[in-house]
Amino acid sequence: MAPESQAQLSRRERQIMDVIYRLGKATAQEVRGNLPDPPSYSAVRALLRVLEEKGHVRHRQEGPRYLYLPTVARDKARRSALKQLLRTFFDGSAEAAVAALLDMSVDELSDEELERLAELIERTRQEGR
Amino acid sequence: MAPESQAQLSRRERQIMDVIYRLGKATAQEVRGNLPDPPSYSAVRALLRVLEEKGHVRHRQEGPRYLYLPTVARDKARRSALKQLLRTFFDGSAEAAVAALLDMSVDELSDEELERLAELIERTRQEGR
DNA sequence: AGCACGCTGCTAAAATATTAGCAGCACAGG
DNA sequence: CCTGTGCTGCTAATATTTTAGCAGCGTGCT
Repeated sequence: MAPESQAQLSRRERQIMDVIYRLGKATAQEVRGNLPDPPSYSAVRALLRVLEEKGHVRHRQEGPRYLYLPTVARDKARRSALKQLLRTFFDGSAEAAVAALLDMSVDELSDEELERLAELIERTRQEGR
Repeated sequence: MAPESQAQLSRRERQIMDVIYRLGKATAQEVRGNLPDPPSYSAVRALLRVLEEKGHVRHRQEGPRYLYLPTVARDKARRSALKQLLRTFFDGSAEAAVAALLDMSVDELSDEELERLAELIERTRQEGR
């Protein structure tokens, strides 16, 4: 079963998915440790089972415990998250979003990063023809 | 009461907030009309009332009905949404996020937009010194 | 006036999500 | 061997979300 509309997640489920995407993979304990306002261990396991039923994660036996992985590859998930964000906050405009990103991370972006971005844009312009 | 951690929203509440941010402002009917899998009108109003209690929206009397507005300005909300997205999907790297944005909207970005972005980056690099 | 309409507030039921706690199983150490 | 530890699966209670439905209020129309 595929993780269809993906927006059906409850609050906790979403938090858990965020952790899993952030870490790439995680055990129940790790998930719990990365959860805001951590619930009981038991609760986390229950939620992970539900998420697995719903098809958002799968697990591998890793030694004595389960290792949970997202079923949807990170970059697919990224993509739809970005799309959603664009629609909600930027009227669908990628340009506006990029501008906001640059603006909010001026101090964090190194000169090399900016350099690379400039190149990237240049390349994108070429393709656009 | 301020919309503190902001991540406390339930599924429906989040959907509603998305609509309100997208539209900027909306009546209960409009919210309902923009909701996926629209619930009853009554349900929407109940949720709006809750969101107002929690401090996420406020309302104005607009003629005979209520017009709901977000309490947190769109660009503040944007910012935290972006931050969250960056953390979850891009290891906090704005560069990676911009790259993904460009990549996923190559065909939609006009040459002028790309032009503007190039300039924007150039300007950012100046400031960075 | 009397009525229909579209809105609001509210409350209580139904559906879901969230949690705790018990039982079993495997493994490592005394 | 026992025993403690750390996992798992499960079930049942609790809390929260989500819903429908009723009552009231104002406006405009006949």
